[in-house]
Amino acid sequence: MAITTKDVAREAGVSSITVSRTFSGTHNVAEKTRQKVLRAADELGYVPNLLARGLGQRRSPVIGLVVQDLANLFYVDFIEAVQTAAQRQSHMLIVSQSHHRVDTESSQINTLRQLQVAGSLIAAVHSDASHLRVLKKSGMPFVIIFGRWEEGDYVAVDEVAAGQLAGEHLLGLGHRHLGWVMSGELDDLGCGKRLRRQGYEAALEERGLKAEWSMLTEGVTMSGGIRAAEIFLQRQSRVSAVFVGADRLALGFIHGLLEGGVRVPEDVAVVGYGDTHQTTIGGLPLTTVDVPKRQVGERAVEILFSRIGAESGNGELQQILLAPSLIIRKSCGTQGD
Amino acid sequence: MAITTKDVAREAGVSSITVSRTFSGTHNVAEKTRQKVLRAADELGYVPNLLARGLGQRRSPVIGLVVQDLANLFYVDFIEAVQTAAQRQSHMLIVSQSHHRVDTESSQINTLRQLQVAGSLIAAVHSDASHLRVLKKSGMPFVIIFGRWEEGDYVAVDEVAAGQLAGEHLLGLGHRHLGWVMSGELDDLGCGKRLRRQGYEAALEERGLKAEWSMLTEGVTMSGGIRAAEIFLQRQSRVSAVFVGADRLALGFIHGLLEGGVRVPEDVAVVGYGDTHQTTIGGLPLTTVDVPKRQVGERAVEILFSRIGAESGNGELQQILLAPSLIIRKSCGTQGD
DNA sequence: GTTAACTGTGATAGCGCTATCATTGTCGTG
DNA sequence: CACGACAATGATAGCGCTATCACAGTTAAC
Repeated sequence: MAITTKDVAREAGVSSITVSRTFSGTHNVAEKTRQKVLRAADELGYVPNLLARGLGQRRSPVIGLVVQDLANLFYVDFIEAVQTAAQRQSHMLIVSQSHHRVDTESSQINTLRQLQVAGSLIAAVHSDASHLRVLKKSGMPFVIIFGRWEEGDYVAVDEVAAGQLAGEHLLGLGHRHLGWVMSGELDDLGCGKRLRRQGYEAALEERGLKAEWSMLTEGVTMSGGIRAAEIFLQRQSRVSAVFVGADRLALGFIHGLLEGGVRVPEDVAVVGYGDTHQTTIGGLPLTTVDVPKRQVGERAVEILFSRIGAESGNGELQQILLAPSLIIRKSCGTQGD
Repeated sequence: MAITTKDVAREAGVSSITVSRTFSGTHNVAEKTRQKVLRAADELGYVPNLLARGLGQRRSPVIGLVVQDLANLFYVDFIEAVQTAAQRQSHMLIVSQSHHRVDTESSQINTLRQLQVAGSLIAAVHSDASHLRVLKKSGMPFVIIFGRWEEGDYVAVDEVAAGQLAGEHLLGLGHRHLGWVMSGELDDLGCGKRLRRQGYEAALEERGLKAEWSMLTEGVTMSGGIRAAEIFLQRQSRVSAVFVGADRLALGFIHGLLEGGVRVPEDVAVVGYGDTHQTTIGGLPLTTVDVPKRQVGERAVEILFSRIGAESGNGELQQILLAPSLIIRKSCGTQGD
C-alpha cells in the first residue's frame, strides 16, 4: 500500500537503491539523478520508512530517556536541552518514567532496547544496578545522568560540593546551630543524597560543628516537607539553619515553619537544592543550590553520540561531575540583614 | 549477531512462528509450549525486535507528541499525563518541539510519519494547516491539542469561557476600567488567543463596557510582559484591571508594574491564563485561569487510541472542548479587601 | 458417525530498506 | 593509450518479524 523506493525508482527511471541513496545521503548521487528522484518522490508522496532502514542497520534514529517522574519540574530544562541536542543529531527522543521503581525502570529500558534505539540516557533509581550490567552487555550505549555508576559513563553533579556550598553559606551568615532534611527514599544511583549530606557535614566539621538536628523524609513532596517542619517544631531546638535536600521538600518545610509561627529567615534559615522553577512560597523566594541541568543534558547527549558513532567497546569511561552553584534569594536572609 | 526468533525456536524445538506468537501474544500458544519458549528465550537472552515487527505491521508501538516548547511549564503536567496514558497502552512516547514555527512543526510531523508511529498528538502552531491536511491524507491518526481544527479530532480548552471567567471575575470585583495583554505571535490553531479575548470582551460588553487599553506582545516571555508594563505605565491610564493571556506574560507584567511603583492588586489587578507552576512574582501569587491540562492529555490519548484501534476512516470527528476554571490567588485582591 | 467449529502449530512469503559485491564509465597520468 | 583511481549506478540478498494460508488434532453437536 505504502509508496516504496521501488515505486519512486520506476517513476524516476532509476533503481531502488539509487532512491535509497538519495534519501539516506550515504553515497554520492549525481545531482541530475537526485533531482529526478526527488521530483518523482514528491509526485508520489513518498516517505522513507525508517523502520525498514532501522531493521537493516539494527538501530533507529531515536534515543531514549528514562527519568523518575516527568512531572518533576527539576527535569524540565534538562529535557528541553536533551531534545534539542538530539534533534541537532537528527534523532528523536523517547521519554519515559520509572516512578522511582527499579522494576519499572528496568522494563522501560527493556522496551527501549526492543525498539532498537540508538542509545539512552538514564536517571537511574537505585544503586542496585544489575539491570544496568545486563544493559551494558547488550551493547546499547547509554549514559547515566544525575547519578554515578562507576562501571559506565555518567554525567552527574558534584553533590559533595553542593552540600558544602549550602553549609558554607549558612556558616558564613553566622549560623552555628545547623540541621538538615533529606529524602530517605530509595537510594539514588551513586548515593547523591548521601554525598550531599557528607559535603554539608564536612563544611560544618571544618568549623568543629555538627548537625544538631536531622531528618529523613519519605518522598520529595511538599507535604513531606511540611511534616518535617512539624517534627522540627516539636523539638523546639535552637537550630537556626537547615539544609533541605530538595526544593519541593524545602518549600514544604518553609510552609510548615511559617504556619507554625516561625519566621523565615529571621528565626530559621533554609537552603534548598535543585532550583526547580518553583522558587517561592509564602512570598519568600528560596535560596537554593542550583544544578546545571541543561549542561548535564548537553554533555550526556554528547557522550552518548560519541558512543553511538564509535565502534563498540573502545574508549575509556566518560565520568563527568559538574559543579553546582548557589542561588541566593531570601530564605536565608543576607549578610546585610 | 542478534538473537532471533529462529535461534530461540531451534533451542526450544518449535518453529520460529511459535516463538513470535509467544512474545506477541496475538495467538494461542499451549501453555507447555509457551514455557519451553520462554525458557529458551531467557537462556539465550532473546529480545524481540520491534522494528522488524513494526515493519510488517506498518507501525511501531510509539506515539508522537509535538509541542511548541518543552521548556514551557504549561506542558509539564500535560506531558506527564500523556506519557502515563500511552504507557498504559503499552506505547512509548516521542516528544518533540516546533519552537512556534510551522516549518519545524511540519518537519517533526514528517519524521514521526517516517518512524511509522501509531499516531500523534499535535499542539499545532498555526491556523495555516495545509500540512495537517497532508498528514490526514497519509492516514496516520492524530489529535490536535490545545487548539481547534475543524477538519479533524481535537481536544482544546473553551477559550471563550476562559476569557469570560477572567472578565467576570474582574467585573465582579468592581473594576470598570479594564484592559488586556495578549501574545501577538503567530496565530495558534483555531485562534485560541482571539477567542480568549473575545470571551473577555463579551464579558465586558455585557456590562456595556469596552477594553480601554490593550496590547499585543511578541512571544510569551517574562520580558515581553515587562515591556508591556512599561508601555502601560507610559499611558497613565485609569485602567485598574488587566487580563494577561499567558502566565509568564502576566508575571512579567506584574513585575514591570511593581518596578514602576504601581501596587498590585491595589492599583491594578491582574488575571493570568494557564496556571503554569510558576505562580508567584514579587511575593504576589497570581490569580489565573486554569486549564485542565492533564485532562486534555488523557482525553486526547483516549481518542488517539480509539483511532489507532479502528479501521481507518470511520467514526465521526471527536472535537472536545474542556472547561477552564478560575484560580483565585492574590493578584486581583478579593471582594473582602 | 459425520459435519462443523475450534485449537495449536508450521511453511512460505514478504514488509521496505540498505550492506555488499559487482559493473560501467570517466578521468588523469606517465 | 594502457592503467589505475574514482565516481555513479545496479543486482542480490537479507535484516527479524508476522500475515497469510494450510493442516492436523480435538471437541461438540445432531
